[in-house]
Amino acid sequence: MTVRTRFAPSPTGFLHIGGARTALFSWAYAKKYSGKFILRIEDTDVERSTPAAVQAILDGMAWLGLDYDEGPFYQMQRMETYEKVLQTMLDAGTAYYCYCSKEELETLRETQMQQGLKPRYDGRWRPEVGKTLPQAPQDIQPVIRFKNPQTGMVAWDDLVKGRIEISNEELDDLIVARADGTPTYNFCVVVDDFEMGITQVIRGDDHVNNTPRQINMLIALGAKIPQYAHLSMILGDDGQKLSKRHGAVSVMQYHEDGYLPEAVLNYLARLGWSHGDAEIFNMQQFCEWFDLDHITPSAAQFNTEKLNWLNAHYIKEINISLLASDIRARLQANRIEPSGASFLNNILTLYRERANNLNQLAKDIAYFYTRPTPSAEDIEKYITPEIMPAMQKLQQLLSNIEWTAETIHHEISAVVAEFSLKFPKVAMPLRVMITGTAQSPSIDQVMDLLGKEETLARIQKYLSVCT
RNA sequence: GUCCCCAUCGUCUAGAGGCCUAGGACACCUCCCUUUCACGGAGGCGACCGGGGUUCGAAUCCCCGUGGGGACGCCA
Repeated sequence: MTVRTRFAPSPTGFLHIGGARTALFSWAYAKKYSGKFILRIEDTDVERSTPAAVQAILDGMAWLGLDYDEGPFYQMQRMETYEKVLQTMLDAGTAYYCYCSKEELETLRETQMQQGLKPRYDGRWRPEVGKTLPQAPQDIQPVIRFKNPQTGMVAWDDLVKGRIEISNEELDDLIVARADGTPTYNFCVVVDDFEMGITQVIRGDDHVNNTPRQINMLIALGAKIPQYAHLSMILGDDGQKLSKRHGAVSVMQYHEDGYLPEAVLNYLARLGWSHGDAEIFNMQQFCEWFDLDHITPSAAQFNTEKLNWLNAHYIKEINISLLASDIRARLQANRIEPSGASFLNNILTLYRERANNLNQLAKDIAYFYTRPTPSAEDIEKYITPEIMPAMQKLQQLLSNIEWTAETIHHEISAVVAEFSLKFPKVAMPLRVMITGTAQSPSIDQVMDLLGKEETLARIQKYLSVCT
């Protein structure tokens, strides 16, 4: 049987890191077994679902490169199917109308909670042989409830958590259709997973409690039960649960924050899953290695430091022209127009070794395109009056050479020797004058790249001021 | 409250009874490299939640605690 997995987000917000990992694992599982990965948008909550959120999810998946074989299917466009199944269940007696009002249910819940009981529907409208149902009130639009078995046990072998058994006594008759006739989540999931032939349901473990209900409905429909794999949640950097007001950010935020999708993907893959000691691997390797046996059942805390490390790795590894086009966009966002493709490539070749963030990288190389303003502290610390004679001499020597990193280095060394200085004594002021900061790659290489004219002009600026 | 899940270095994890005086990675510390900052290289610090069993032998299996999390919607 071919593997069919799905990712089924509800479009009530952006694609966050937890959802992205769920999607990644489902995607990888399908890829590993040459199966199909299906995208299904669960938009039955009309109140909270928005087209913008749908787009955000699509964008997030596209950025990560998580492509789907079928879909996106929208549940709101499948109403006819749900209604048909609902009618079948009503006819078969596995579902029934319930005329309880919301208020009635609310008081029921409250009393049960007060008595220390698990709040659940008491089955007052549940038809039973030999039981007389109350008179249906005229003013209430009924909901439809699923007639859950009252005895026995539901069990499944969770691919992540192992065997889970839940007594049917813990379950109640859940609402499958609202008073307005629209079907609810648990019901739609069941119908869709069944009809779409999903073989492995890989989802967040906040759904383990829904699983027994869904299995019971699947049984009632005579469907084959898929395998379930419940992924534990991802906690924030501080160990706290991710929520809208705390830490939960869109995966696209990582793009904005200067991360490569390769890094995010590799990081996410390694969060809750492992392959021995493997830390760095691409998606092709991941798909080959991926399995459900090596997923940790416990929650994982997000660690930005490690993401940064992976980001640094991929900034070094990625194809230079891909890197250049990304950095070009970031420079332009800062109103810097990078001239000359090969110039940018050369700069990046020099700088990518030391970067772990694309925004920082773009910022660090900005001085190649626009003259920098060093901080007052750096000027005071490095561009001292005592060093000026040496700088004067260097400027003079540099203006007469053929411009290469080697020749530049040679002249700096000459000045260092002539004035009996240490190399950094000359290199540091140069660095500040040229790059605007006290940190950069080898200054001779920087000068070489910047070009003779511009370099000499930047040095001259300080010589003029001080003389 | 009831039910369910989880528990190895600060963090992500390896570990499916002996290979474990518990391995790797991030972070941290030291040293090396060095033209500053990084990168890189070499070391170091650092964990099996507690208590009972089972067993010749337990991080691994069982039970009980404890701690954390989740679910109990006409949300998904």
